[in-house]
Amino acid sequence: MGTVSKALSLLDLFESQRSLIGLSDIARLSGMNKATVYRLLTELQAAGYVEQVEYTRNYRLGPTVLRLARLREQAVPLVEVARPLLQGLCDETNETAHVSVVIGQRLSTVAHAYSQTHATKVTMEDAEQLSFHGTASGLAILAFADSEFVDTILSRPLHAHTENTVTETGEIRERLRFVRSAGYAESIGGFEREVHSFASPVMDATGRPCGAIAIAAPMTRVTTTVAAMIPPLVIAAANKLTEQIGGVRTPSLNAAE
Amino acid sequence: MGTVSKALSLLDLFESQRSLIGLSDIARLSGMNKATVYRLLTELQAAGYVEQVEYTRNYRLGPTVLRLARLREQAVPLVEVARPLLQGLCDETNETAHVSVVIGQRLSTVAHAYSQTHATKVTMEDAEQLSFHGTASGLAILAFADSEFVDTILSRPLHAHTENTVTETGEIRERLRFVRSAGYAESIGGFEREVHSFASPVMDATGRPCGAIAIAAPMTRVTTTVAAMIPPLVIAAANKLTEQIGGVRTPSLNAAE
DNA sequence: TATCTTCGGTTCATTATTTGAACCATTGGT
DNA sequence: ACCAATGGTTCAAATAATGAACCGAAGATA
Repeated sequence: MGTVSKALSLLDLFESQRSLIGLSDIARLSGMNKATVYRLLTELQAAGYVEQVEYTRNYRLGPTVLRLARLREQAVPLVEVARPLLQGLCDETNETAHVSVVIGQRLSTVAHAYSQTHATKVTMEDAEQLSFHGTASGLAILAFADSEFVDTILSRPLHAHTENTVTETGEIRERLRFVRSAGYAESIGGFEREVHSFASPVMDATGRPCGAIAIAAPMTRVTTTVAAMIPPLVIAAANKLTEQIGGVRTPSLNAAE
Repeated sequence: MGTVSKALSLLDLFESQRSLIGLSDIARLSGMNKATVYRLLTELQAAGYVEQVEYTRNYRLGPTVLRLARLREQAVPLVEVARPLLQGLCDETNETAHVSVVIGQRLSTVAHAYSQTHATKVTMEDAEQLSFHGTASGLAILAFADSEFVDTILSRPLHAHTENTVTETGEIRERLRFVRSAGYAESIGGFEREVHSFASPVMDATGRPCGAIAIAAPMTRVTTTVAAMIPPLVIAAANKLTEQIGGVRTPSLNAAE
């Protein structure tokens, strides 16, 4: 791993629940030498990727990431395009809708919309980082990904987030076959207890899944009626997003339409 | 300059008008050796900061920046908080509103809102990167920044963007005094011909200006009535933004209220 | 008040990484 | 058939990263 990768890996230490970190903590968390971390942080800070809060001298992500995100959105306007689609899904279902994207071997939520009608709803802040095997979004992506990618993901230890998480690779692959034919994936409490979610993949220009659009509802609200109504909506939204970012749907997904 | 800074500087080559760049171009633009650039890009790509488009093998910014921007917004929700304020300004003035932030020694627009009522309006896409001496936003920030920062900015060669750009440091400093007392800055065609803009600074938790909120209008629409109506609105919006991100207004700005 | 620990930050000789000229294979234009 | 680009690769030489030990300051403990 080169120096650049080491520096960038420091940025991954920042999470929703841990937005401010001190030098020594960063050294501990990363397993690197304090002097090394300090030098790397100094470089990251000079470029605005992190900044130090005045008094505590803790570090947090800096404003440069906003600038870059804006440029990325100008090139590939995923979030901007997704926002109205999410709002639409939200209005139609009165449940939480979100979009997640594949980043390397991780799955990260980049936009969401909440319904106003229910007092209880699935919140997203705590679950920015999703697992592939435990979530509807992850399964939707795996179902249409290269077998090489699927193998990589499934060969890692699969964490049982809840007692409902499927961690047996044979059964997961079985489910992926269903997802491929149905065009959407489902997770019933597989990531968070009491959350039932539906997702459909978003494709990039090469026809590979680059993300997924999903609806997450409290399990108790998903009656058979609701469970029948949601999938077509999610599939339609995902297809629309694929289309609008210049992606191409795979033949099997077209068939599912 | 360390290796990390070099790698990060490659990301700065991506702009609105240049979102896709090939390896050789990146090498040329950065002045680095092609082999070096390739290795750095490979590391950036592995972390998702850039990605390669399938056929052309050109590089563009990757999805990781979206993830980081989301985390940054969770820690310091500037854009999210600014959006409704911008919309409000827009509705009140029927002109383009935007927020820019200081990143090192640069000024970058991170959010904007367009008015729907006028067919002609000031567009932001082409001018993501602002100058301090030529724009209302820049002047608003300089007026309340450390003298050290002001000296640094003003000691660099000041580009005359238009024939109305003030590049004489004496006169700029003169104007900054007015900005300090008025609480807002003005630029009449100093950055783009035919654009008249007004801006007020946004402060961080240490009382230093970290950005500015601005309104940009076609010069011809800024009558004396309009010119009298806009400043209080911009000042109020900037103060509200400062407050909501946990910043503190300087005494002089309170006085201007 | 005295002591201990931890903090952010710094130093510098050792070590490991980055660097770049030259090189491929491939593609697109003339 | 040729030329000039392109993205990508190699390896000895040059340079940068590394980390143990150190510093002063700030809390915590007693």
